[in-house]
Amino acid sequence: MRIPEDAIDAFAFAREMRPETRARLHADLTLKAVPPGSDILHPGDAVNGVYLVRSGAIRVYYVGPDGREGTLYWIEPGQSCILALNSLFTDIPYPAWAAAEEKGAEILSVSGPVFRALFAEDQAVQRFLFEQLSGRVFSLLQLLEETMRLPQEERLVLLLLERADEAGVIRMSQETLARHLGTIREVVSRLLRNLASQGVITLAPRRITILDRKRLEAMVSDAGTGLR
Amino acid sequence: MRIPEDAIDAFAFAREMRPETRARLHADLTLKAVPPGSDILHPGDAVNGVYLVRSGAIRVYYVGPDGREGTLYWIEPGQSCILALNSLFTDIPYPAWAAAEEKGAEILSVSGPVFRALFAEDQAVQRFLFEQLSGRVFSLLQLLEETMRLPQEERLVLLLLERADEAGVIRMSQETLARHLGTIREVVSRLLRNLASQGVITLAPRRITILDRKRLEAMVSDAGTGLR
DNA sequence: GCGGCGATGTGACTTTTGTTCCAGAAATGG
DNA sequence: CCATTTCTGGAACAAAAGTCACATCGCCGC
Repeated sequence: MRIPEDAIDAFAFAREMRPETRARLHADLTLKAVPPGSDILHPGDAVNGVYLVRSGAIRVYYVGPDGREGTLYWIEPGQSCILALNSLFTDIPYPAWAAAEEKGAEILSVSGPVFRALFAEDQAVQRFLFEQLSGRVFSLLQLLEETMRLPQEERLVLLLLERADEAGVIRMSQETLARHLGTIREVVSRLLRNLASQGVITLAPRRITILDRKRLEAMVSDAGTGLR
Repeated sequence: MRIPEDAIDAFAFAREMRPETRARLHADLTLKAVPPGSDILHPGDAVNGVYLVRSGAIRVYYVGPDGREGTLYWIEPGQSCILALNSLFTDIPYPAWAAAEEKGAEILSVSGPVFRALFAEDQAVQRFLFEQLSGRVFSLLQLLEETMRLPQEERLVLLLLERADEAGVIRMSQETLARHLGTIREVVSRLLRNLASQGVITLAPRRITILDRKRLEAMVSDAGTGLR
């Protein structure tokens, strides 16, 4: 696929790179469009490149032996898959699942050897890698604390608040919400019913509307601030 | 405190540093002995240096508003506190608690500016930081999956297997075990009683002895392999 | 010896979460 | 418009985890 000249400019670190290394990065790029829902990486995959998300989103998740899933985090535009980065540097196989979200994703790839060389030479690349890794450490810490401390209802409320658009609408099936939280549809259904009966949301197929954002936020007020 | 010439050699990356940068690192080191149980970092602390654990261990944990705790991970000799590293580079305040474990810890500190300079100049430092960060990402992913997927009993068994010495003895109060798992003493007591009644462990005050390691391992056989 | 204290044992009970099963509504593709 | 699939509502129950209330058991210092 043809790579636009400015494709890499979506990534802040590229704009800070030295011209030579930047040119070498650009020369090695490939662009891949991933259709919605299709898998990008499976556990155990040998990773042969660095994945940079240009548009869309990637969901990284685990799947238990019984098929139950849980979302670990999302990779948004401008970010990179640090597990793949990691596998690239250490030969540890990729430890989770990664799939494109509902709208699909455009992914820029850099081959492993080229990225490794650029990492050694250009501080902008080093900073990028460091920021990606440390950002994930923080988000995982926060998720871990939420998972250990909060009841499902509060975790669901946090998820709704996080995924709602400006109008307060979440377009997801209850099944999907359950998969993000690591639980099952019936539980989500029950919790949503409670929230709806309290008048803070309304329910429709594949669509939840927040009626009273303030009240929802109050329900998780001592939970949303993360680790303290 | 006087710093032995070879203090930093416990850290593999230091042996790979170039002589000049290594000397600058050594010149900036300070050594601190932390007594058992005492706090090293609190949430929100502004971090003013890099912490390298020379001996002992540091426990990193969260504390919820109700006082319930959960252990996020341990920092062992040769490792560094990546949350502190992170706070150092990003000015994000430290997000958790860190305390020396039962035997205390010896910690080498490097001032922030010096470490930043060394990071920019020496690839060995870059690799060290990268390895520490990516190691934590993996261990957090694994803990997250265990927390979401496994019942408390299996998480307790994993903890026992992990913390037992060669003789199969765990010297910890049930209260302490509960704090590591993020639950309460009564639950741990109940679970331990079950295990004891099955004959796989024996109980004594502040002391648990594994009688049948194989059987314990079998109880978590599909759980211990982490993400897949 | 005795009171206090930390650690543990244990029952009874509540709450939360997961399971099973089925009915009905809504969407979708001929 | 119909048939099939997907999504949701909801009851009834089971299992897991947390809460509460006490009892017990050693150990330590006085």
